[in-house]
Amino acid sequence: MALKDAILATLLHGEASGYDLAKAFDVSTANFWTASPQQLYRELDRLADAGLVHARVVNQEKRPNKRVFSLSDAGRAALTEFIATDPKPTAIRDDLLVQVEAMGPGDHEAVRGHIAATLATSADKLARYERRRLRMLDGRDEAAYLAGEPRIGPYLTLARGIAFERGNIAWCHDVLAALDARDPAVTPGRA
Amino acid sequence: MALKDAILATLLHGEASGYDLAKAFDVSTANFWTASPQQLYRELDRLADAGLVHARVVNQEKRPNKRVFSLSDAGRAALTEFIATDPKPTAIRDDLLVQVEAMGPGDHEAVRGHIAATLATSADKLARYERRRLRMLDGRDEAAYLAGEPRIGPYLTLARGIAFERGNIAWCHDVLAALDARDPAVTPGRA
DNA sequence: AGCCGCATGTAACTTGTTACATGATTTC
DNA sequence: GAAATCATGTAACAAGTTACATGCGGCT
Repeated sequence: MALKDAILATLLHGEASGYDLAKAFDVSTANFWTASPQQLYRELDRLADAGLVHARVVNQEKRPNKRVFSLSDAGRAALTEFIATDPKPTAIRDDLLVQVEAMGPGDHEAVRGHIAATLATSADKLARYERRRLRMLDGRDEAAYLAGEPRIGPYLTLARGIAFERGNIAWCHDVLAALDARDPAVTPGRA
Repeated sequence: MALKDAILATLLHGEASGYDLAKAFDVSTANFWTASPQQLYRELDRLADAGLVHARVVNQEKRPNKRVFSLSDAGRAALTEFIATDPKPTAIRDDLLVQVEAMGPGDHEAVRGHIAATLATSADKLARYERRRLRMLDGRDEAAYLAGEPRIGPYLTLARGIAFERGNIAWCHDVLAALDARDPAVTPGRA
């Protein structure tokens, strides 16, 4: 039910097309809410029907036309209402952790590969998040930012994403170390 | 699709009823995979049909009869196959973060309450996880444990859960501090 | 010539959630 | 005497995934 609210929250940054939202969900909202483009298109239709967002068509010449959505007053009210309700506990679904949980000695090599790949994408994400944080701070220190900005939510959720990715990276290193201690130097290339 | 594998992984600890699994998912598997009892019952039927688990009925006198499930060889093989596939990226859905993202000054009090409640349950979880960790280590240090145990997965996923909850708690404190800096001492009871 | 980005959508299917129903036993 | 625990299940609905389809413009 809260996909609705995640979309409304993302629209607080300003009007956006379904395509724009899909990108936003991919790079930033994904920290705390995952959704595919198809979900967004479907949900946007519903939100427009329910009057929680305004939809307006923008005709473009060199690009396909697009529908641009923005928050309505009713949408803002729905968000406020949602914020007042008790949040459901965090739901996580993580293939990699299932794989680690279940692995036996024979699976170590496969898992090592998955961990290495995850490490790389986490490091990427972290770098992007940190760049975004610096852009937000814009020279101020954190205290000044938090005191001065009208909306501090985006900074706080970003901080959580940064901590999460750091934790992820540290954990990946730990797992690799544990596997190395178990099966020393199985991979070629080291003397 | 990996609910299947999360169940199979959980059954590596030994045979269990649907009810047992629901509890296990609630207290430990929930770190990396969330599932309701109803999902488990449905999926267990499918797994039994597909031959990935054995089901056997245990008649009890003072309690309702139960169906107890255990991994079959086919189930073990399915897990190995799953471990060899590329994991999908972590999916998170977190109401509280959506609320923080979207909050305006008027919502600060409500969010403060949600954060305080989350802080309490996270602290509880963390305490349970740390107790479980000590029970696993059973006096050994981590290096000895990782070198000696046949299956190190459960320890590693638990370590991730511990780090995650610690991160959560730290973040909750940060958010409370940010809110306090904004709206100092709104709540009564302090001089 | 072929791929990537923009931009949306339909349809079929699989998962996940919620509400309800049952009923004995043990604990407060 | 009420509530929690044990133990399962049905059914209806909501949400999420996957595959497919379209078509132009810009880049290499």
